Amino acid sequence: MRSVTTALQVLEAVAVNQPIGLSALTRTLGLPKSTVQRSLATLAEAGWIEQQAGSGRWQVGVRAFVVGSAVSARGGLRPAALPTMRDLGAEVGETVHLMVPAGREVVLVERVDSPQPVRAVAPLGARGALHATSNGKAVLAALSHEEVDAYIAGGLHAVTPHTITDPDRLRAELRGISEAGFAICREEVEEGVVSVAAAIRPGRGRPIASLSISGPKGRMLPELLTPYGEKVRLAAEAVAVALPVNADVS
Amino acid sequence: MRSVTTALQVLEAVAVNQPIGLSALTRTLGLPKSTVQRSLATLAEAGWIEQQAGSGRWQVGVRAFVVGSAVSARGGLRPAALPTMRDLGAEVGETVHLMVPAGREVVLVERVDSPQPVRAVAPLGARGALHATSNGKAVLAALSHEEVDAYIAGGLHAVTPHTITDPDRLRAELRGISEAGFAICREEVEEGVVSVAAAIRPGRGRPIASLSISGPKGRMLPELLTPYGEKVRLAAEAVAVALPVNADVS
DNA sequence: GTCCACTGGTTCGCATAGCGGACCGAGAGA
DNA sequence: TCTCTCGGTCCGCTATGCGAACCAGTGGAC
Repeated sequence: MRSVTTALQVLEAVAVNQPIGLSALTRTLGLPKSTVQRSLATLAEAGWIEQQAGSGRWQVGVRAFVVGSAVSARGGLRPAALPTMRDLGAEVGETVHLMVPAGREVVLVERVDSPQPVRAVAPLGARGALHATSNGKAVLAALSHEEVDAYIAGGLHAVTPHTITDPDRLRAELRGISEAGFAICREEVEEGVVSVAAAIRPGRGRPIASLSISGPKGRMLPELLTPYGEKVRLAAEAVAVALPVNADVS
Repeated sequence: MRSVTTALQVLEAVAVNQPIGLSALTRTLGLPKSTVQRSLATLAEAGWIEQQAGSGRWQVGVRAFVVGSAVSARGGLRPAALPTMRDLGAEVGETVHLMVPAGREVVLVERVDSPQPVRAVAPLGARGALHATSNGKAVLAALSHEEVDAYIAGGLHAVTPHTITDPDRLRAELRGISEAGFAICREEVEEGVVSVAAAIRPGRGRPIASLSISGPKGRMLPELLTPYGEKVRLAAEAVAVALPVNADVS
């Protein structure tokens, strides 16, 4: 259905460029003005986007948020994970993230904040490459060799100078993660941020999500990473068993 | 654009009924099977929904989450609000909610959890009627009389036995809220939960969002509500001035 | 084993939905 | 005043997507 595809493209373009006008949209999408205009009208009528009062520019509507937030409830993931996340967060005093794999990325769907004044701030919906985040690596390590190869074939771009970009080094790292049961990320996503993560694998099968503890380098000391890793691993397993039986997401 | 409208309906129906099959969808929507099937295929191709591996049932995809989460960033609302929310949460030790008005409801878009073991749990994306939540009442009190009349004309259904359903009582309550600068909700949403809220009004104009403190009745004691109300009011004002200039949402 | 009531998925001719180039009025600079 | 761009609209042609009918697989009930 062509019109649906274009409308979804328009919706996404609006979401990315937040308050944006008709002409700018047509330029970024390379579509005829009237097509975009029609899509906008339809999306607006359905409540997915809204027009700012004064400027006439478009932004995503609240309906999109409501529908999107259904993702984190999917398969009973959030209710199963939140209590564990809170316990974990309270225990270690750092921020706990719940991320879900999506294609070549992981997406942050739930968060329990550290009570500490300094913390790594990542908004819900934030994304990261599979090879460049602790959550991503934890997920990647739980996939088959073929899938890992396919991922690597897609290219390993560097996010920070610490990001792993060498295929062999990544494969070695993934082997280590499989053995240990958790992944460590030292400033590979963001300078000064260290995190440990473990995949959530119902029935030891495909990873449907992952849990991580992240905090500033100054508090995430090297000698703490292994005990923290053990803790996330156990937490991720606890979530996996707490999941409803038919929770085979994806 | 008919096909787009139906596709969006399908998307929404999938989101609401989470893992749902084709036939069930056609029944809930009252649309021909092939139409729904085509919509599903298109939505899936665009990554907005996914099919569970075994059951063949559909659920919303991560892309929907990513696009939807753009709402809370809109107009710089979340970045402006989060620090204040954290300070407020740390100060009073209760859960702080940021909600955005949408039609006849308010929608929860951001949350800072109470560190206490007992807390009111509301998932992001949760909604509440304008007359039956503290956030909703705070927003309602900042609207014009005409808008309030229009809202009341739409009906005031009871959520709990404590919900205000009498138009005159609601109007009186709204006057009180306007004077005090904050709204109180005593178990009108949920039994045992008390909350205080204040609207976020850039330039003292239309409310674009609202902030609330909520907790169990046992901790939200009557003598605390006024000081807490003062605190949310100040916090909401702080957010309003922290907002970027052109943040006229909606 | 044999139904039957389900499921998800596909086909195809017809009408209509929607594509998109051209056009319009309104502001905003120059 | 002229001009550039803005958001928005028109309208004829045609591709698009509608939907009744049709498959094929599945799992109880008897």
